[in-house]
Amino acid sequence: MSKTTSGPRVQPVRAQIQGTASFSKFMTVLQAIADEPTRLDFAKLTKILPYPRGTLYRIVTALLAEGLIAESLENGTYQLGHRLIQLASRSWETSDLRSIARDHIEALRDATGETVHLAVPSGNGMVYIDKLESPRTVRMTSRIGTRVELYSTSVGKAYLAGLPEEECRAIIEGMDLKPRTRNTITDADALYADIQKSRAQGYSYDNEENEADIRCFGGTIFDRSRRPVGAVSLSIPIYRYNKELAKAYVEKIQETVQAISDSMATIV
Amino acid sequence: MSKTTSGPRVQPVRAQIQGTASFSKFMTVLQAIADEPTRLDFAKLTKILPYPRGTLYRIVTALLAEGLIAESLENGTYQLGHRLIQLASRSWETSDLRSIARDHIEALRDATGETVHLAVPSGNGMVYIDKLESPRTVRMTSRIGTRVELYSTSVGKAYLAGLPEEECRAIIEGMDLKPRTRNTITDADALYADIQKSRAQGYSYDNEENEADIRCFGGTIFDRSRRPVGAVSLSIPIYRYNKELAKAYVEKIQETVQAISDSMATIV
DNA sequence: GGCATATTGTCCATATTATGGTCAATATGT
DNA sequence: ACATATTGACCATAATATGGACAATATGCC
Repeated sequence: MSKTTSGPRVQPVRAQIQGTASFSKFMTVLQAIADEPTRLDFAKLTKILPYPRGTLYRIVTALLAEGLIAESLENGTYQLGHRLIQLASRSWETSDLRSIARDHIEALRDATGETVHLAVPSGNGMVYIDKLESPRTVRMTSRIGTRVELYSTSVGKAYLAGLPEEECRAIIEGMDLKPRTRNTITDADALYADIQKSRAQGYSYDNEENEADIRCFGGTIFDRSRRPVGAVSLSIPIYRYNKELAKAYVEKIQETVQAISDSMATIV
Repeated sequence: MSKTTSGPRVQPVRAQIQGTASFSKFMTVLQAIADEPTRLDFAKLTKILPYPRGTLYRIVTALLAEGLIAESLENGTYQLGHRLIQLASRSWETSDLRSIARDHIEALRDATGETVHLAVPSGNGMVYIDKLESPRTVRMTSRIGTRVELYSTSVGKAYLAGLPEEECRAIIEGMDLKPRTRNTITDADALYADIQKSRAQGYSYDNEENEADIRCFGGTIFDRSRRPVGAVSLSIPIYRYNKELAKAYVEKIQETVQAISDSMATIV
């Protein structure tokens, strides 16, 4: 509701837990600065965020003081601060799932020679928390920390397929299915059918739905109680793709996610 | 004032800007979780933080909801969340200093064959924002995002040497000089003398003061107005160290930081 | 297994905090 | 140099966070 005039994608402030409304605002501002590819100055922030000047000014000042954002060299614009890098790098190193999965996805990369991603759900998307490049060094427009859509990626669809059916259905209903390529599934029913198929098959498939010229297979990682907690994907450039290879790769992914899920269950 | 009984190092909440007190508390809790090497459960958090249960519970719940922290596999304990990785991923690529410095420190690494760090001031220390390993793959206990002390590292001392004398002196007065190795300078006057020498020489030197068996040289990066904004260091294992080499390395560092400072001045 | 004790999660009146309109100072554009 | 836009500061008021108290649940002990 009530978006400002020219403002693009500003996520609505969610304030379920009472007593945290103010904090949500701070995070919304931080996220807005993180999301914007071009540097923002204060004027632009007032345009894309629904807060009055005084409020926003105070929030920005606090974020600066905490080191979460910093002033750029181009004066008057803001970028993320080093405090955030410090926190993120520690998060990266101490992540349970990532450390458990490391050996397994490395084996998968070595066995296939293709790029492997490890992703976890975050907000309304998936975030890559690890990536191993194909030794054949085909560039992909991903990096660790990238947030991708649930509906257009194999990791997203693998995660959805791992959820209880009603929960999955509910999430799909709430989605805004923006086409990312000409193959992106933009119809909710078609997507739901695709997820059902993924669940039945035991893997998900992205046929150039997120990025042109790249096909992916995905597998779901479950915790001990069979809640999906992440996903692994294998990305194959179409020119290297063929049916027999695909079949072998799918099996390897399934082994990989099974092994990761098992490790998680036994560790606790 | 009023710390809880057994609580160790909890940074005092600074609330200079009015209207941000609550946010400071949230950040203090997040930092406490980040700082503790062993996973914390709720009970331990109540012990090391000066907030009452209800308050802390609400803060932790909000941090969980925002994805800044997550529950570990060991039940009931918390770790940093993946949202942090997602937030920082863009900053990583857009950091001005890092992108400007990249080529220069790469050249330094290639010329010397030793490990190079790029650091910026953050809080009361320096944070590594880039690192290039020696091709000889000598392990070092550093990583990007690590925060190191001003007084025991070459990057820290290089930064201090770049500050105006009074400012430098004031910072040193406020320091708690904890020994990190047997060589760490723990006397404020001795440290000040060392910084003076560094300033005169045009480089800083860490003689196993931060880490045993590692010697470092550091150089200061200045912005256009000659404020120090960062530092570059070269780390040399003692068994590879010798006087002639050192002399050549120092010159190369000085060239490197000069080149980076020049680039920054021309770009803005 | 059952009682006692510790811990976790929830609620709500109150005190504290954030809010956002206003205004002065400064920067920007013409 | 003047007009206009933007920034930074203030403060009465409204909204929020606080933290004690209590219920529900888990844990330890005999």
